[in-house]
Amino acid sequence: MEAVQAVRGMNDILPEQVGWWQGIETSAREVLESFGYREMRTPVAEKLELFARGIGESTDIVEKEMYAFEDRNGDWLALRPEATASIVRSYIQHALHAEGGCRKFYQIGPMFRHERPQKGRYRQFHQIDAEVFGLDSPMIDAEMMHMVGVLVDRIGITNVGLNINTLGCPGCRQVYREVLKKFLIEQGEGFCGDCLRRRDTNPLRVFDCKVQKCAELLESAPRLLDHICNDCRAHFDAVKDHLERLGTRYAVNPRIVRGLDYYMRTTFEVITDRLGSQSAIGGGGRYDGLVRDLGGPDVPAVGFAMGMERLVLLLEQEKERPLRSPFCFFASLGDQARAKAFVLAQQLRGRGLEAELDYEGRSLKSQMRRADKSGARYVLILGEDELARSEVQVRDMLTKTQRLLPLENILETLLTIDSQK
RNA sequence: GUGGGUGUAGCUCAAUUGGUUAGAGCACUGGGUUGUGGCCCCAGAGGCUGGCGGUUCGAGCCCGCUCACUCACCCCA
Repeated sequence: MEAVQAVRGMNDILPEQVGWWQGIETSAREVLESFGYREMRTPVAEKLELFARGIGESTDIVEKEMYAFEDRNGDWLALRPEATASIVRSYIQHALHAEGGCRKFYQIGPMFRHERPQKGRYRQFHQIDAEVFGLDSPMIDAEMMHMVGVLVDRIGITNVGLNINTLGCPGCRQVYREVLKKFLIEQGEGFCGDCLRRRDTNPLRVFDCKVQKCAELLESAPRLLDHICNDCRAHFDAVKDHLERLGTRYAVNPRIVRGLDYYMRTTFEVITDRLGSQSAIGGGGRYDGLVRDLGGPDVPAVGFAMGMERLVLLLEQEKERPLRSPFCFFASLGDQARAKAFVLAQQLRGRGLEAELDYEGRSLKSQMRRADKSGARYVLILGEDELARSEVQVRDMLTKTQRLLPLENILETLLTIDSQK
């Protein structure tokens, strides 16, 4: 009988790794909440149309990476490839703008994209995602990037960089697009096939190209930064000023173009050079038109997402794996003693301390080995002799010392020992 | 979707030009101590060599197909 395997690109997170995940989630919640963000949980599936309209019909994500399916009612649904569209949908559906002022939300959970898996990239992956609605101010752009820095720091990752760019608004981008297209045509056929194709479909993407030849030809290309309108320039300058005020280091990188259509003005990426070909551990930007385009009020917005798998990969390189071990282990000899240990273990657990025990009546040696492997600090040895005298051996595995203590009040004794640690 | 690499025990890997019963370390179980962990010693268990087909007297090894994993491209977190 052949065993069933997990779906390609969708991984189990086993107990030995789950400590990383819990640590990251805890840090994320603490930092985001302290910046005023509140959690929202949306379904993993949405109407297909939401993503098509939100992310852009011609993006790779929508064109070829979505898990789309027809449900039994004949509706076309898709597993979410990212969180922003869902949060915007929810924001509009529940009229969350009605309370006025700005609203900040976050979400942590799985996303799905049907890509070829590789290091740091999977078909089911997990993101920490945050969105702010209702603020035009460049201050929030800067605050979000600063917050991402605080978050990365709190998680325990070092040596990451922040790249920022501006894409301009739809108005000035249109102007620049034509200028760039003209330049690309003047340069002739020297570009790679992909770039020649992009020239007509989405000229801005040529800056994403990693082919050496293309990068050289683009050295003298006109820069979007030289063509943006005054409002966009002022916004970008203000973002940079605020970042400097916060002491957040950044580099302006005109190549941060991003693959989702909704971004405008500020875009940014948090990058590392330690993940093979995957360099971005997080990214985001401003998307002022999206809420309106999805049928809501004309509300500005900024957001970002971080890839949890990539954070875990980095943490594994930098830190010791967090371990979880019980407070004590009950080793017993004889059926009577084992039955007593069984009851005591439940009572201790009920008081909030992690306790493990032998259920099978193994040899004491075997139980001690197991206790050692579990990492338990104390082993409570309960044999027929101890039981007869209403006593118990309490062995400290770290100091290798043990004391004979009365069985009466043993729970309180252990709780006291724990609180003194 | 396109390329490259790799598939042998739970894990990491051996196995001569194709040659007899596929090995080791770690991990696991038991014992060395009829009641005491790590270190040490002994023993045990664990394999359709990813699958199917081909070449051959003979295939873990060569060939074809397929599947899986992996890295990279594209793109993205």
